[in-house]
Formats: sequence, C-alpha cells, structure tokens
Amino acid sequence: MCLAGGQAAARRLLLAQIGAESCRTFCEQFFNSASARARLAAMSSIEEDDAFEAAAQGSLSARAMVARPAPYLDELNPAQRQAVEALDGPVLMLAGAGTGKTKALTARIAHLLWTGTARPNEILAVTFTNKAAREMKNRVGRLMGEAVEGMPWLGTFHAICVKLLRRHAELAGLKSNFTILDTDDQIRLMKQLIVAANIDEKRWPARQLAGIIDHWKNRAWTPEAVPAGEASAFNSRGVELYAEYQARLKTLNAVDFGDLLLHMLTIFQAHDDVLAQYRRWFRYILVDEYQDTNVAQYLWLRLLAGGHRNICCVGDDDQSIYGWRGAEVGNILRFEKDFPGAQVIRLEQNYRSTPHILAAASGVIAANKGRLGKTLWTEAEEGEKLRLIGHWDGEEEARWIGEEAEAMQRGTRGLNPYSLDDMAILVRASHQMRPFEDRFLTIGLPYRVIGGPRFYERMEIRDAMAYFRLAVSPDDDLAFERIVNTPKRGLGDKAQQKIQTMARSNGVPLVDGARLLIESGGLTGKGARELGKLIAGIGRWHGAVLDARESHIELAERILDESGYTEHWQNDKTPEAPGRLENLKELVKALEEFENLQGFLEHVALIMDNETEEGGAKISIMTLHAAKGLEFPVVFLPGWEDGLFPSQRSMDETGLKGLEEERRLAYVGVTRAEEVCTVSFAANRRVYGQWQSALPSRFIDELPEDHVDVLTPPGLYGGGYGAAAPMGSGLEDRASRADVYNSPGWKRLQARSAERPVSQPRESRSMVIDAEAVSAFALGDRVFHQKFGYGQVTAIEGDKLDVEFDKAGPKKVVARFVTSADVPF
DNA sequence: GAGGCCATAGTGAGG
DNA sequence: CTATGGCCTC
Repeated sequence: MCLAGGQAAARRLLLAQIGAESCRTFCEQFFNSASARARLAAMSSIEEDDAFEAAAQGSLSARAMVARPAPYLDELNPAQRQAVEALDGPVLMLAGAGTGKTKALTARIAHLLWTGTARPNEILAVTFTNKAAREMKNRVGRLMGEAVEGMPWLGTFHAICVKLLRRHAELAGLKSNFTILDTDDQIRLMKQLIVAANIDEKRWPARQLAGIIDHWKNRAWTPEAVPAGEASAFNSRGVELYAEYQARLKTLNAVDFGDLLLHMLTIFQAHDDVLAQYRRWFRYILVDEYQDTNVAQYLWLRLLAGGHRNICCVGDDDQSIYGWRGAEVGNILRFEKDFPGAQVIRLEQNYRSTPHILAAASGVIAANKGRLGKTLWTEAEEGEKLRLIGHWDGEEEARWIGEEAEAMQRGTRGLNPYSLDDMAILVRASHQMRPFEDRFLTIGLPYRVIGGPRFYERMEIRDAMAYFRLAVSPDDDLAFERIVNTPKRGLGDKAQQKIQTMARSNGVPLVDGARLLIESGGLTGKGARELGKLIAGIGRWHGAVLDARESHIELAERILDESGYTEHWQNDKTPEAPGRLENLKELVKALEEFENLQGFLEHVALIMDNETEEGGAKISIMTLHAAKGLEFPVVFLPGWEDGLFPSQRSMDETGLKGLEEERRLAYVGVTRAEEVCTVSFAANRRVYGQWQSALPSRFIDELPEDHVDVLTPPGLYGGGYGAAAPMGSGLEDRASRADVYNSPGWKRLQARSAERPVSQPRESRSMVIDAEAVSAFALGDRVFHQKFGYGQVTAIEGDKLDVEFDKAGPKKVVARFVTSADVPF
C-alpha cells in the first residue's frame, strides 16, 4: 500500500516473472534460494494485494510442467495417495485415529505446490491449534526440503482472521490496529456492563454471560440475529447486554476471539467484492479437524469455497469431542450434501496401535449411532490385550499406576523398558490429576502436567503485558484499569471511579482522564503523586516505542523497573514470589524472538502456550481433551466410573448426545495407546472431601471381551477386600458397598477374572508382598510404608498395625500396606 | 485502602 | 477439601 510507485512496479514485474517460470524452477527457487524466499515473503504480505493479483493473472497454469515424480507419493498408502492426488473439487478425508492424517494433509499441500497447481500463497490451510499449524508448516517444509516461509495462509482460524480483519477493519467499524481481548479482559468488561445494568452480579455472574455470548458467536449470531427463543438467557437481558458489549468493544477498538471470525463472516456476507477477491486468492482450501468446526467457521468456509469448491476437509466424526464448545458434528456428517459430488476418502489403515487396542476402541465406538463409519485395521503384531483393573479407591488406583509405571520403566514386565516419556495418564477432568500428583511426589516419580495454567495466563505475566500494552497504545483502557493500582499506588475504588468519570465526561481514554483529574485537583496526596508518576511513565515508554532507538528488550525491562512492578514482587514474601520473578525474566527472554513490542503482543494474543520444558524423562498427566492428536506407547486411563466418565453433567445437559460425546472421548483415550493400554476404575472416590462410591463405567461393558485382560488386584475381590479400606476413611459404614458388585459391569468383570488361570505371569509387586504380609509381622519389626516411609511395629490388632514411623510419627495402618523393611524387593 | 475472614462453588479448553 | 471472591473491620 505504501510502496513508492517505482518499487511497486518493479515488484509487479518480478512477481509476473515468477508466475511465468516453470513450476520446477519455481519450487527450487522458492525453497532453496534465500532471495526467492524473500521475494515470496514480500509477495505474501497482506498489503500487496495489487501485486498479488497481478502475479496471479500473469501466471501460467504450470501444472503440466512437472517432469520428475514427486518423492513424497511413494511413502503413501493407496487411500492416502488418492486423497493427495484428488486436488480439484470437494474432498472429504475421513481419517481415523492414527491413520496418517497429517501426513496425507501435508503431502497434499506439497502436491499442490509441486505440480504447480497452486502457489504457496494461494493455499488456505486452517487448523484449530497453533500446535497443529506449526507441525503442518514443519512437515510441509520437510517434504519440500526447506522451511516454508511462503505459506502465509497456513494457520489457525483465528490467526488467519486477524490478518484478514486488520485489512478490512473499517468494514466492521474498527481501526486496523484493534486489540484482541482475552477471556480475562472480556469478563471484566462484562462485569462492568452487568453492574451498570443494575443486575445482581452474584445471581448472574459475568462468567456465565461470557459463556452465553461465546455460544452465540459460535453459532454466528450477531445481537440482532439472536433468535427469540434465546431471549430468556441471562435474566431475559442477555441480548441487550450482548449488544451493549459489542458497542463497548467498538468504542474500545477491540475484539474478542469470537469476533475475529464473526466480523470476517459478516464482512464476507455483506461485501460481495471482498468475498470475490478472497475466492480468487484462496484457490485451494484445506481444513484440519473438520469435525471440530462450529457454525461460524462452517459458514465462513462455505463462503470462501463457494466459487471454485476446491476444498478438502479432513476429520474424524468419531473424534468429535468439542460439542460443548460449539463444535457441530453435523458439519462433517453433512459434507456430501453441502458439496454435492464430493469425493469421500477413508483412511483406515492404522499405524499406531496394536490390533487388540484397535479392536477395543472399535468396540466402544460401535455403540454410537449416526456415524459415518470406518473400520480401522492394522498390520501390526498382536501385542497385549487392553488391560482392565479395578481398585478400592482413587488413592489405590494412583498407587497402582505409580508402581506399574516404575515397573515398566525398569522393564520388569518381561518387556523392554519404557521411558517415562513414553507413558501418559489420561483423565476425564482436571481434578482427577491431583491424586496422581500427590502420589508421584511422595514416591519421587517425575511427571509433567500438560495443559495446566498456562504461562501467559499467569497473573504476573498478564500484569506485565498490560504495561507493555500501555507503552504501545496508551489509550488501552482495559490495560490501564488492570495495572493502575498494581503495584499498590494508593488508588482504591474511589480514586478509580473519579478517573472513570473524568474520562467518560470528556470522552477521552483513561490515561487522559487521570491526567485531567490531577490537573483539576480532583485527586490529592499520595495517590495523586503516584498516579502522576504512572502517567509520566506511560508517556515516556510510549515515546520510546515510537522512537524505536532503544531495543525493545531493554525497554521492557525498564518499564518493569520504573513502574515498580519488579520491586513489588521482590518485596513480596509469599512463597510464590521468586517463581513469579522467574516468570518475568522468562517473559523478557521471550521478547528476543520478536522485533518489537507490537509484534510480541500480537503473537501473545493468539498464542498462549508455554513451551519451556527441561529436565529428564517424565510421565505425562493430562485430560483426554488435551490428549487428542497425541500418542504414547503406554497409556493409563483411570477413573472409568459412571458419573465421572461418562460425566454425569454431560449426560444431564445434553442427554444421549452428551453420552455419545463421552463415548467418543473414551475412543480418543484408547486410541492414544500404541502398545499398552490400561483402563482402571475405583469403587470409591473422595470428591470435594466427601466419599462417594461409583459403579464401573458403562463403557467398560462395551469393551469387547476377547481383547481385554482383567488384572486382579490384591485384596479387592476374590475375598478380603475389606482389608483394603483405609483407616478412618469412613468406608466401614458404607452400606452401599455391596451395590458396587451388583452392576452388570462388575459381574462381567468377575466372570472374566474367574476364567483366568490362577497364576498369572504378571503380578504386581504388591501382590507378592500381600501374600506374606498379613501374618508376617511381629512387635518390633521394621516395616516400610509407601506413604509414611520406614517405621517400627508397636501393636498388632488383626490385620491392623500400630506403627511408629521414623518421619511420620505414630499411625494405624493396614498390614497389607506395609512391607518388612528387611526384605528387599 | 488493605488485609483477613467467611461463604461459596467446583467439567472439558482452543484462540 | 481448596481456591476464590466479597465483605467487613482496622
């Protein structure tokens, strides 16, 4: 846009030349020469659409010019190859778990490039996560032999929409430098609106409103378009608040995540010329994880693909697990209707799991109705059956998995040792992680939690970011609100109220409002002095940003020091303070990868992962949702109990639909495993401090018997399970204990275990110990307990011992939980 | 204005 | 049971 005329003409010429080259040379140049990359990088810039179109028009259709066969095709199986070579027209690639979906998708991109069918910038490839986008970029690069810097339109829905919306911001009533609010900002904004609307924010919390509005945006409903049937939402005032929220965002020159898509969708719908332009640009469209698309994304894709219909969607209806987030499985089920004549290609050869694991997964998912249907098969060796084990309570489950992980790590199962990195524990809900963390901490088993609170969501990081945001744009009111009294500047509610009033009555941003307030003498004393310093600071930092002489890293450090924020945490004596200072250092370090603060902020708004990872091998703990797309040789699936998994709440909310989504989640869980998959459940679990019993999950009944191996834990059934009740747990009184054993799942489990020969080749360590343990102790014996460590027996009462532990002091313990300290195992 | 106490709530999680 | 948030007191 702002190129000097001569330069622009030169670039036009250059681009036209590229277009006229044979595609082989083109690819070679593009991927192998730095200058060609630079040219393409320039070409991909959003500001150069004139040049872009010129190039597109001046190009030859070079498709037929390939002489050499493409190298990546040899690595594909027939179905994958078919999916890769069907370049024109609508294609639905139904790719089961572990069938080489990403491989096919990236090969398809490579094929588009290699055959000269499309240039890198004519391909729109959308994913849901940054991780998926990154991986795809890397893999296309590897196939083509170089990093792909010239694929500007490979990214997440949101990242692509940001690029587009910056270009067309004015059509949505925004300036192109709009800010992107995160969830935290949104909620604070809504809270203000709720209070302003005189609604009791206790009964109607902002979080809930945020959820409703998000839901509406996912359905592509603008405030005007929300159907009347939804009007009762949020005390009947949901739509009204939604409209106010949107208006407020507009005045703040801000958007939330949902808006990124919705604004672009409305622009496409209202401006034929804009839509037509992008239909010309994006000649080939690829969509990953199509089963996860919501209505807004679906409509967006349909509009863009509407002309040429060169759209390839990849997905697996059996892995649709984001219905609660607005995803519509219907989108994938309906694909052939939406795009008549579409080719449907099924990828069914699985390269990940053993036949037993696949069969178990298929057995579970078969119970769902309305599937497109796939039959996964594999050439892999038979391997082990899926293992099933019941436990008395959640702690025992955690203990057993800990021991099992250690055993597998040592290779004592008669198999090769596995690294802890090869193992994962997949849970339904994040609170299930805790027993494992507790257990692993006590036995010193290294673990990592995937998907915990993320780096950029931590308080100190968000505070620091707010300072950076103010330095870049001083009129960022939400950022100002966040840090005006952080660190404490003696500016409480009342002072902040005054600033708000002053700003609003003068129609200026909060910083200016604050300045006016001081000048008018409306604020005095310490507060005024501190506020004055803050305002001066913001002015200075903003100057430094504009000036750009100082490196942005030094500037960032200076901002944190001058604002007193670093000092604030240095003076803080809570145990978290050192960690927070560490995080701030990390943040500054992260700046190094960017050229300036603006670039960094843009990046962070869309990318929130925390990728710092060091240390040795660790077992991974994560939710089933977080595990999608990952694979591990060894997978543990604990907590398969009705109510927990399938989740009661999910079933209550959406009935059969919810249950089916839970079942798909089970399918996702099992199919993460390559070699060993262990499902477990506990008869009792402490939930919010209360003991609750549960029946084994109905999904356990759905596991086909021929592919399941029932492991018999010691002391749970087959006699003597009462001994396993932890002391003082209150379980002794539980009348419902027997009920557990009346469920079909349990009976089946017992029937299965009865079929098994008495001695099994693999017995857990505690089983062996157990046999000796019951009668093996005498007063004064040295014993070892997994939780309490070493100690000495001071009394014996049946199967209960009083033990004086060296570290933990006197405790009553059940004999089978201790081992003789003299006997090494 | 800040710190402490009490009440309350508590799936899943991408951008 | 624990984390968070609002309210009340100093």
